[in-house]
Amino acid sequence: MIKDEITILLKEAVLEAQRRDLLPPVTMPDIVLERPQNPEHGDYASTLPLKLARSARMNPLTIAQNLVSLIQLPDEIDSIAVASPGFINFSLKSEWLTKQVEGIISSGERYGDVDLGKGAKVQVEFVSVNPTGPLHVGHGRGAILGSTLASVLASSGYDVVREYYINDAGGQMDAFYRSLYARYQQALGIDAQMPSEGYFGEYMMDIAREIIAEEGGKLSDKPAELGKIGVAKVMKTIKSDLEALGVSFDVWFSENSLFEQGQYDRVMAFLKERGYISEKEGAVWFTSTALGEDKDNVLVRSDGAPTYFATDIAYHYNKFIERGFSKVINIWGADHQGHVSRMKAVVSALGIDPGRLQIIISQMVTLKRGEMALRVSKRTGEIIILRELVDEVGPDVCRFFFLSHSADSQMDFDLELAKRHSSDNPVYYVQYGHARIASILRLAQERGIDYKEGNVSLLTGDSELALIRNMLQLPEVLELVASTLEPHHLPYYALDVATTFHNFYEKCRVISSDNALTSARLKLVEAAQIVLAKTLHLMGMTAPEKM
RNA sequence: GCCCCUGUAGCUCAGAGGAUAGAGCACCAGCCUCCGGAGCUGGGGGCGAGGGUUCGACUCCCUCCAGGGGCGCCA
Repeated sequence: MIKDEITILLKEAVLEAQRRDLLPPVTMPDIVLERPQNPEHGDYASTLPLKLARSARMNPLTIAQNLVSLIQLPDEIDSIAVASPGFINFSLKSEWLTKQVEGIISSGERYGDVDLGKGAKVQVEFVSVNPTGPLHVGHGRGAILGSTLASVLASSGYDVVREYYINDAGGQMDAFYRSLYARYQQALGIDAQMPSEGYFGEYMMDIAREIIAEEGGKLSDKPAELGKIGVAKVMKTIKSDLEALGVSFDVWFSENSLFEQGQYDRVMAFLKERGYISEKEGAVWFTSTALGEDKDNVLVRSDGAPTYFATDIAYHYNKFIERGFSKVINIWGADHQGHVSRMKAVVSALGIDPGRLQIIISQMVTLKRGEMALRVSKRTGEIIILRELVDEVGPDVCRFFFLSHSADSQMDFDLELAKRHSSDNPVYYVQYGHARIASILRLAQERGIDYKEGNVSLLTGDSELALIRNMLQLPEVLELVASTLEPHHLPYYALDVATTFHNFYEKCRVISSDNALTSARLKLVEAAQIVLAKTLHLMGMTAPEKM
């Protein structure tokens, strides 16, 4: 990337300045290159002189001038300018810019990929809702976040595994089994009491009725088998809801398997050996206080049942030690926030750098229909099902909307607004850009225009160069998203590219009587299509040829 | 009481310690003999409050105010 080359130039200039005594031997600050907001300030700007000024005890402008005088202009760069109070601004040469169009076309769908990960194995675990009911909109947010992050990481040189952890053990499952059993009995006309901690949603009755339709009443004396069938049905619904959103997984990992495969016993023995386990009040505890936590946590209840925390420890033991992921990314809802620090504590107790476990907390989603707020609760049955939302506004709108908010911010999703603006929507703005391009390329094909020999150096207009500059940012955006794990930059970038394209379209006629210019612009248009499609696909959205 | 997240335009949200804080929607005014008007151009309007660090703070630190979430032998 050109950005990296400029960084190297600056670094070398500092070292050279120090060799020539133009700069005292102070330590090198981090060299950050910025994209100036004002195009008059060039393509990249560095504040390195300002950062050096204090420790070097020199005027930043003098430092800037000294550094610039030591840099030999490479081919890509048109000019390097010093600006007060101490900026160094780099402008790219338009010949170099236009040449990049060819590079984008030859890279195709792989354009923008960067090798940040260098093949490192990384796991993204997301959704992981226990199979007790359908997904609600909050889960949808996590699903979109996780699947997009996984795509970006895969394009950034990581070996990515997308994983769903099925909580098919523990107390919540018990409540589910007992609720289903009660509903089943009731549907058969037998008087049965729902457990007070049970699942009262309508869908439980649907499942019971469905099972009766398929199996009849023969499961009345086989609650275990009934439960199994119920879970399978819920999982099937969950999978299809996720598919409707364009979300898929490589691994569906069962919590139960941690007991069957022995990870649970192994990790408990491991922790005991290291002295992290204590017993009090009839229960087994993880002594997280020894690792700086506020309090200890129960691993095995006094009735002998392991907690969710205990199996999660076994699961992370499996992730890091048995499967050897160098990085594990978990996406959790805001209600799991309290689980973060003790999980990190556990990981370090396992002898693993807790920095290798990255947990993204996605904040709550509240749904509104106009002024009416809708509460989301699975237990009481007042649930806004993800599927309803997807069916109502479509997966693309859903994905774009969720993605354009940072995970840290709470969201209000106004269904009414989403539908009302459905045709006047940033999603369509971006997709329309892609469809417009497709239509231009179709026309070119119909007219039999072969633009392979087009000369891109004819692309000298402001709007043409602006579009190229914009397209060249894709690898930087990927790097940003992969390193910060903040996919919300993608939709904003997509919007940006679409805007510069629409602007170009307005100013420049692509297919005209000027054959040479037509060929050159068709190349530009094809490159723009590649960039828009790639960005949309990273977000898990479609790039329509027609709308 | 303690911990986490948030407070930026009328609304929904971006903003990587730097130069004149951005986008979409809404509102107002313009733009079609020609490749898709789901488009383009222009306009009005904003960093919760107060301190601090810094050459420079929406950004980092502290206090306060406001909203959301968490502090289980639930998951």
